[in-house]
Amino acid sequence: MNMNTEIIVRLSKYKRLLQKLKALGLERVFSNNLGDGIGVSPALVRKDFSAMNIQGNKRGGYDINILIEQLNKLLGKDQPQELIIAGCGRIGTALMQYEEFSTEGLQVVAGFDINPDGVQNVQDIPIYHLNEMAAFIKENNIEVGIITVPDNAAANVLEMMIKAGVKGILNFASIELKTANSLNCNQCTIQNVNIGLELEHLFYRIKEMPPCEEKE
Amino acid sequence: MNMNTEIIVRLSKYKRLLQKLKALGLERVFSNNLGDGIGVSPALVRKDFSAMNIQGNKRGGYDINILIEQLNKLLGKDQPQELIIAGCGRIGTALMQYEEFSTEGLQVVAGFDINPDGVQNVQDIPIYHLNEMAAFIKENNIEVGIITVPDNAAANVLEMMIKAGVKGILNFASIELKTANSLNCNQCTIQNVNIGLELEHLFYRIKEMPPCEEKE
DNA sequence: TAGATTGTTAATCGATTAACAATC
DNA sequence: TAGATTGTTAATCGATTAACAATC
Repeated sequence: MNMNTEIIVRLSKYKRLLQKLKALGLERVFSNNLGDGIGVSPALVRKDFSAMNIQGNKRGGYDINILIEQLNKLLGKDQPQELIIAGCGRIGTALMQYEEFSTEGLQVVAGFDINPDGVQNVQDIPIYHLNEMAAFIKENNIEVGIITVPDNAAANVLEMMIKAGVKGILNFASIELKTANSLNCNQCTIQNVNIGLELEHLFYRIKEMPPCEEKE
Repeated sequence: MNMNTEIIVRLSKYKRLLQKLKALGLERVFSNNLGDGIGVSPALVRKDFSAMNIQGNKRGGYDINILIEQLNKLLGKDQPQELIIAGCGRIGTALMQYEEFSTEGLQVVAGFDINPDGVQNVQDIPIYHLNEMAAFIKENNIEVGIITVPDNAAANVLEMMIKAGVKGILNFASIELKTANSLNCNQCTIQNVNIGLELEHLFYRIKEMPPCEEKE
């Protein structure tokens, strides 16, 4: 099955929306509600669920509780999602204390840095030397890592992670990282978060923006 | 002209790649080189440039210096790109010191917080109270802002920014912000950076990953 | 000139949407 | 039953790619 990458993002969005609707006391939703909520057509909502083998009632829409449960299971939320952070600078340590992580069941189990003693311990997350990262990954079967080291160290850390068996990487270094499929096999997914790129994008778009008239 | 949003991201990527190629001493590039470098087909490279009225030589490819200059101009890099940050917590202050910004000509000119005295001054970026943000935006014609306040304050800050005239917003709060086009007109572009969503996405994809065989 | 690369047109591909039969 | 919503098929839309004429 050729899995489109956008559909997964939408699944997460449905789930988050549903949790809020549930908190408001709703018990069922229609594809229309979900479409409005995340900004897609109702047809796409139904199609997404259909692709995931999630069924509703021909007349009564979808049961919120069941839907949330099914989405959570699909997204692997039925077990703790552990990850590590390489690079305990400002961004790395900020992420360690990121509140959203705990509410979403994401758990940072360790941080790594070339100067672990210089990092003031964050909550109860242990900070180790980068040298120990590979061993830690293997021992604890870590599958996801965040890279927040300086650009010039990023490629190196990437290779360390992949060789140690990490399968998913979120990269904050401003150089785009790719899997050189020479290492290991190409069984590692890398997601680049490039803040500078996002800003450049914004600056471009506002430049194009006409003063204030109707659209198109 | 209906401007696809992905093309702009590619323009930034071309530009960054070109700067590195230039540093290596190259003087001309072919659509093939650029395609390989950012992972698209050479046809798309030529199409992008064509859409932007950038011309090459039928035989000699593109002159790197001229190309960089043209891309920079398109991306508005010929003038300083100023922005503000609302929310001077860990992520906000981390971004203020983000090295990539200075190398890319992005300049954080002020930070705002509900407790500016609690923020230790970052380099030479002034920190003011959130109450002063609207006035600052207007006085200095600020067009781009980053939101790094807690989720429960995000919608509020968004509205303040839009009303004061900000046209582009990069939002790090974990609730997705949209332009309620009731305020003002809908002339504000919002880009959401949702780290939790990215991680959920990663966790999903690695779950689907088969042990280790050829692709497809 | 011959060879190579651009610029562009037509073909392809995939994702989204419209529409409707099935059915609760 | 009548009405409303799902699940799915066919139509649309847009972006990417293949291919090739133009041309340096």
